[in-house]
Amino acid sequence: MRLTTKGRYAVTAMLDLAIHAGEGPVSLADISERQGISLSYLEQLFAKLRRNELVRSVRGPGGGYQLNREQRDIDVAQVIDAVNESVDATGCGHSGGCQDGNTCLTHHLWCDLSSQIHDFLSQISLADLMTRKDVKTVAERQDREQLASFEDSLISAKVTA
Amino acid sequence: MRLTTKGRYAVTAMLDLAIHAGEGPVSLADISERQGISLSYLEQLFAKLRRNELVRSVRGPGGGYQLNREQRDIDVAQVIDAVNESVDATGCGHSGGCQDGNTCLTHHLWCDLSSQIHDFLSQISLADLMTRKDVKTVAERQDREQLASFEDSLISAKVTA
DNA sequence: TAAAGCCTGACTGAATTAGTTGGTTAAATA
DNA sequence: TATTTAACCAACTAATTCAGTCAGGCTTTA
Repeated sequence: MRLTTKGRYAVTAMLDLAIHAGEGPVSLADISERQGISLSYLEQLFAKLRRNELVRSVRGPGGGYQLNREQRDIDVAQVIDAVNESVDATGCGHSGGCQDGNTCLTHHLWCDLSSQIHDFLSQISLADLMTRKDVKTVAERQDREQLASFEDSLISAKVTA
Repeated sequence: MRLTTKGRYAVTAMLDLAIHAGEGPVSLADISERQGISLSYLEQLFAKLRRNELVRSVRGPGGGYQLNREQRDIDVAQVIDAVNESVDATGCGHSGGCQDGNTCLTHHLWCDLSSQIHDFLSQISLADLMTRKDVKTVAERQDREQLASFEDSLISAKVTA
């Protein structure tokens, strides 16, 4: 099982996309600012998300990314799979060749755990996450912060002008 | 959440210990041979397991390790915690300071997942694992292999003598 | 007293993460 | 049409972790 910031970043970014879906394509620069993830790292993640057809892109000014399906048809497991290539606790890729060709003593335990985790994450869609109170609260805070820093940049632009 | 060969090795070794509990202390050399884990790596893992009071050691010739509790009182989560220091999917250690001091958008999701995994693993004891058919099958194979390689070494000792 | 075991710490190669740098291409707008 | 915006792409890198080795201890008991 591989669950690092990589997968967390991907899910966070996808949720940000879902939250701001009503405002047209969302640029990676916006996501970067709101979620505190480096722009170029986001580019790498979205390349994979796009190859897995979870998002579609709109190029040029005013462009950005959009979800490629309904929010309830994208679950967390799909997003993590897309960037991690595999969500697997076995280490032998379920093949059973963990101990020079044979299955190791605990092979089946890790198989069970893998499917447990996968089941859990695949039952949670972006739509589900959006309805959560804690998600709403954090999203509102992030929007406020982004607006504030935008206004700041307007002021400093005026000062330097 | 951190689940790598490290935790898997630890659980495998503990299960080996449980299986061969009837034969007195089990040496790391035996575990190393049966489970295909390097001896010095096992030493590192068992140092942590001992500090966490999951095993006790018997020194001197014929010595080795033994479980420090009943098999049903040692669960998989305890073993993984002992060698990994933490089994946590959040990345902020449940503190909520994931996004420069504030909680990130998906913080609670990872909290939920962490406890899901922990619950699953803490409900499986070494005693539970021992009753599994797949575990028994693999254990028998490993014992046969070890015996075979021991007999081989006897023969080659005779030849060189 | 020596063999067999444990303990410690320092070190290493490989892989992965989390980026950075420096471009290019496509589309909208001025 | 030139410029700007933002996606796209590829190579590189610093830091970390994993998995394991190595060297040299120290303890216990046959």
